Amino acid sequence: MRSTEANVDGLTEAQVKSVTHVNGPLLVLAGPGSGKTTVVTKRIANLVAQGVPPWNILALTFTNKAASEMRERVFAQIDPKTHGIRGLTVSTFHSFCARTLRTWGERIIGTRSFTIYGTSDQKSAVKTAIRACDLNDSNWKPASVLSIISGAKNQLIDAEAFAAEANDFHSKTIAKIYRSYELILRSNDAVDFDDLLLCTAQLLGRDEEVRNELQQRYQYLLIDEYQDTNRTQFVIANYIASKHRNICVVGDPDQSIYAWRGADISNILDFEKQYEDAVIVPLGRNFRSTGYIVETAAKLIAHNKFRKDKRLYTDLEKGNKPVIVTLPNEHEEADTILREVKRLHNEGTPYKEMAVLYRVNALSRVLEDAFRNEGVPYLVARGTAFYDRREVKDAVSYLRLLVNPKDDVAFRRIINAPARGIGKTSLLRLEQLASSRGLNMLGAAAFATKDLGFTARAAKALHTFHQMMARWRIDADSTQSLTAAASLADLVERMVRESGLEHSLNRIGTEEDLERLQNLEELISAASDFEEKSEDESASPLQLLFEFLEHVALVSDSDAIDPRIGAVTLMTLHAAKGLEYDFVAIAGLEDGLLPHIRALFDDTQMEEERRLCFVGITRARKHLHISSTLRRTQRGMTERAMPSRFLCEMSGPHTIQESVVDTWNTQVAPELTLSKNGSEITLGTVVRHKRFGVGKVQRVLRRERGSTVTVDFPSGTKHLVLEYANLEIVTPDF
DNA sequence: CCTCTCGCATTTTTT
DNA sequence: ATGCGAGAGG
Repeated sequence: MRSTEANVDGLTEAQVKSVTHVNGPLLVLAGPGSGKTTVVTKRIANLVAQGVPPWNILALTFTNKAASEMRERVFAQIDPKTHGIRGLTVSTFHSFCARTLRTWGERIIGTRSFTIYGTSDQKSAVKTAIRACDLNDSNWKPASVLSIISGAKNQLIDAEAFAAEANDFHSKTIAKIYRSYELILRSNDAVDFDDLLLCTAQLLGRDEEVRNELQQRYQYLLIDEYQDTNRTQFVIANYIASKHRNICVVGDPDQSIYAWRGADISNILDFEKQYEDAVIVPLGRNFRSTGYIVETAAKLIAHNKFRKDKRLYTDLEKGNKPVIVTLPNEHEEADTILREVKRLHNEGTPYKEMAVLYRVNALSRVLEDAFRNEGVPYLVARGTAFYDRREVKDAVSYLRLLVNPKDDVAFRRIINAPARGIGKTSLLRLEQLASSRGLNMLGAAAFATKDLGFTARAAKALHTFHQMMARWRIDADSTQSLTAAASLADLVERMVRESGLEHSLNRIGTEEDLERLQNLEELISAASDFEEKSEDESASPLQLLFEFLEHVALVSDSDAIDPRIGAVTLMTLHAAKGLEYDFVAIAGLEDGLLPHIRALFDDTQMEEERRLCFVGITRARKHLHISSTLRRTQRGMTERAMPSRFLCEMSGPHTIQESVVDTWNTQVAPELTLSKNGSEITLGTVVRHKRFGVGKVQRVLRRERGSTVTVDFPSGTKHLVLEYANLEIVTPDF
């Protein structure tokens, strides 16, 4: 039997409505856990079932992770016998734009084989730009200039538009740097992250042919996490969708957590104004979290003033009450989380169904230590960490220069790594030579001579370097050369060796060098993996290298999350967007941390912090553990911490507060004592245990059932459940 | 021109 | 605490 409808069994009315919607604009307001992914994937499947060719469908997400998950789930929905999904595009905004520019880049940036600059490349380029404007980079901080430029690009303001709007000295200067920065990027055949979007938007705006082609190709557009789109992304989406108007956006204003990066919440709030005939489907029912968790989340988010009130509810059982616990310091906090993790694991929750979330990456270290000490498998979601390593960046820069000789940023990075005797002076000379001849720096290297003021040694080193790059290029390119690289991994390996990177690390042989060497090895195997996964069998090593570099440029932290691995995931609250776990712990609920210190005095930012916390809470299916500390050591300094205001806002009869005595602080809050057979066990009480002997109470944890005490016995510190421990109070005899 | 050391900022979140 | 950049010595 041939079905013409998607399988909608078990869906709610609202879900069915979004799944079966075919033509015209659609806005799905999907609360947390409302089955958004199911709806989205079933809708795509339904479109295909209704006869929409898959290649007419474009689905855009924010992370690679979300894209691959969507792809997989769509695939699972579609009956392979009747319909395939060949040609279906599911992609992140950034990689979709990258691909668009790989096709039509010549029309807007003059090339299709550009390099994508990441944060550190951007910084380096901005620095050069600041210098080129005869400015001082201590007055004009690259990082802050960059964030202004980035903000502008996210609002579709290019250097010219920025200059036109600049009135005061400050913004006029920024405009100058912006211009110069753009010039550098273009002459390097490079684009930064924001350019991927900006240039694509401009291309679509200026080039009718491209616009028509994309409109024709992508007649059905779907955008996930729409609340996090910025102005530029909005414009791109609208260019594509304006003809057929089959645009479906899915999101939740309460989960908007990227305003700091230029996300414009009015995109989703004003969707119905933009598309007056839009069908709007609110999905409020939560299928993910148990009752108390939903209640906690709802209570918290209700404190946001600038928000349309909407009901969050679930029909699931009440479940476990979220636990809110305060601890003396971050180590105890980590221990407490670990204890909970182990307890749940013993009760049958697999590690991979657990996650620990925090506001800032810096918090991961203590947690990692605790996991390592306890031998509990964990995984820190930091996909970018590997590619941020110095040696890996160096190696990648070699590869980049190989595919793009104009990449001066890469050139600068590696010309003296490993040391070749090219210092500041030689570099300055080379810069002058390059600009006077209109060459890139690599090209200029070939012309360095003594006459031009180079030392013999420097000139020779520059020539050798130039020749080395030229040789690699031939080997990467040609198929008949005797020395030709057989594969991408081969190419990377040879480069690591011949560049001298490997040798320079082998020489000294410290522990750290060894680690760096291993990272280079890992890069080679990453290249090899990439090669294996590649679908294009016939691609040349150089072609593969191109793709590999793009992959490297666009990896994100959440890409490190591999659900097949049986490990607890540690990540930032931002990275947790879109994920769910049986058990979620959120650490560091302290004023200044969550909400972050930078948001404390700004209502708008404060609301975003609250949404961030909301996102964290709603990741949990069954168990939620929230903690704060009284003292926290950060950046080498121990400081007193205040419990987050969010704790009060979210707590109530639906939560359990556990308080813990500050072991360094002798004063004991009255509610922190436990009655036991008429006597009180409190901090400092001396107790006797029939097996462990006599010990002193260090800590008391109060909870509805199974209060625990921490006792220092001669044999070591033990955590005991009061009901079972059968402790006897020892009266000290004075 | 390289290497070592001291001083300083740095980190909120990410494609 | 750590990592990077500036400045001094080899």
